[in-house]
Amino acid sequence: MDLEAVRTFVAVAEAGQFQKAAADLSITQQAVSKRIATLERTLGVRLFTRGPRGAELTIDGQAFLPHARELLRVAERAGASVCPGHRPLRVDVIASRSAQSGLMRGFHHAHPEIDLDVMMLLDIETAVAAIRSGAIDASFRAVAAPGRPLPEDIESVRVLDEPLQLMTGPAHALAGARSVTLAQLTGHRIWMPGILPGSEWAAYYDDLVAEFGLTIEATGPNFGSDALLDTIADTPALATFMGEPTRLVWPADHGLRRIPVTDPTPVYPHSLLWHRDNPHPALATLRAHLAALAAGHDAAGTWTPDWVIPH
Amino acid sequence: MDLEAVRTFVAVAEAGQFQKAAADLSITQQAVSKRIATLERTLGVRLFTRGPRGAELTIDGQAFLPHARELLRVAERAGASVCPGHRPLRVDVIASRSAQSGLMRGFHHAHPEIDLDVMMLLDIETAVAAIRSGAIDASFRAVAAPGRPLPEDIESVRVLDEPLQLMTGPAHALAGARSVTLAQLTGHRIWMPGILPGSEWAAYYDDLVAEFGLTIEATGPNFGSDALLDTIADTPALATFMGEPTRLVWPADHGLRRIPVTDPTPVYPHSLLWHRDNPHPALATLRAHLAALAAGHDAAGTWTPDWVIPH
DNA sequence: AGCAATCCACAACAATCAGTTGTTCACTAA
DNA sequence: TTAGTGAACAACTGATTGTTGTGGATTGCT
Repeated sequence: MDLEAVRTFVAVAEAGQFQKAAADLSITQQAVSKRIATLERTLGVRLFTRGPRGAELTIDGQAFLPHARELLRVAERAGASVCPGHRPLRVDVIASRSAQSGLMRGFHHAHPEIDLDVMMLLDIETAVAAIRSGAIDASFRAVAAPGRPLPEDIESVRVLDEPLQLMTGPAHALAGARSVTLAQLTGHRIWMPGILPGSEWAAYYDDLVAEFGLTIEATGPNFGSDALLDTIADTPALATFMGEPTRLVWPADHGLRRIPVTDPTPVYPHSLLWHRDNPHPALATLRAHLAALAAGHDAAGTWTPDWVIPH
Repeated sequence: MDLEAVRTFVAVAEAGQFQKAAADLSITQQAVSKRIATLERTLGVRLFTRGPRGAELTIDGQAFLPHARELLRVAERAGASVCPGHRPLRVDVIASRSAQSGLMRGFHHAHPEIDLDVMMLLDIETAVAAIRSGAIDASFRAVAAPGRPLPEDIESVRVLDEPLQLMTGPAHALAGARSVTLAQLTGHRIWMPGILPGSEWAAYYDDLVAEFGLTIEATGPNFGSDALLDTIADTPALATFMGEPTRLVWPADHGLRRIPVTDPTPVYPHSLLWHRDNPHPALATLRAHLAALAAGHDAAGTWTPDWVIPH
């Protein structure tokens, strides 16, 4: 199926006749006739009834028309997604940090007129390089990792503190607790698969380990949160940290326990990074939106690594 | 932008290299190289970084990939929408009878796996002809009009009785009523623009007029329910009939009044029509869905023309 | 370092396709 | 009957696409 043919089909459907459509498209009537004939042959149905007064849509044509329009719309969006100059705002989020995509969902809901492309890059180095090159406009990260200050042309602001909760199976020693303190977790095994060594997460949990003496195991690849929760539910000796789920649903018989952590509550600090000179107009809107959300947070009783940039 | 090029792009992105993608598409590696080069030229950006180990997506490529996949998905749905043999279930509804599209929304919600094409044909003759020819699978209509029995190969079942309510502006004589009877409407002017003479609606309201002596004016073209409600709100002498709105929203300051009609309540009978021999598997599902909804209705205290097929 | 293997790009050629001009056919209105 | 309108067919031409053949760049093995 040829997009030009589809475009021609829509033009004829709107014009009501081949000749006018040809004029609209700046081609000859014969070319339109050929394109429609080819399209009809590929689809295997007749799209127009040709009469002496022009062309009218058949029932099949009427059914096809909205799909054709949708196809052209999607094609235009696809082209615009990489159009240098005025493409959608490209925001990078960390995979499996649902709080970040939750923020972007909220932004999209508040500003549905702004075209967005939410992406997931590999690591903060890639993200920073992409921001500096202009390939992406903003990135959600937990910055800055210790000893790796951001380049001068990258700006950042802390936008969300995500309180971490403890997830355990029903047979875990702490399964019955209404809440636990970080100190109570000393000696317990916390499983956080999929954390890359050297990443900002690794630094975060390294600090947590150093300060409170938990055992954090980052071994094994990350098979997704479903697999993680399956294992947690079945393994009495294991627990994991997780943010407040925004819309997470798991089978009720899993028996998973979600236990708040207090005194202090470890929070995972999300920051937004962008290039000092990025001219994308939607970037300012995003920053304003996030700034409005972040206003008035309370840092009392929470814990973050001391290298985290302050508010 | 060429759909074959987009398909090639996705194949390369999935294969990770041009050669394997070429094998998957049963063309030569050089053809793949050319297609990608052309696509990159049209889009104006580089989509892959070519290395000695294959091709990797650039950031632009990563942003484009989901759009490309969506494009192929939509193209496939567009083709399937007219595919003879196993196309989506085609159901015809009457324009501006929101209760019918409401029923179809409910069906779609209950059976999201069933592909649907909801269409709006002109009149019942067209619809019956389309059903007999197999061009559409089902049609919502108010049948049968007096003196025009359905052909023998068309089956029908009454699926929804839609109670009509009176809509008036704030200055209308009945604006303050909690409810009105049909007899109270004698002499009042009811405006129902856009009703075609000879249509099933016309027959419905003709009977209503004959029995209760209202004045129904069907003059003027239908500019849509927004324009209709605007006029009703501003004209003290006019009112109109309307079904229970499913999700209708109008500006609060319109001052429109929605008044139930009783003793009896006129109901607009919606029926589903289909061809006796239609083999579409989803048609049976739709009939079962609607039959479950229609079960156990109560005809007491309602009015329909006596030519309406009974339950 | 040398060599083979892998992978992509360029060049030349063949086949096909799309668009144009010229013309014919079908139907309607005067 | 005769214009007039609108679409389809035919022949031609230029452009596009895919093929084969080949070259350049990088990696890994010996």
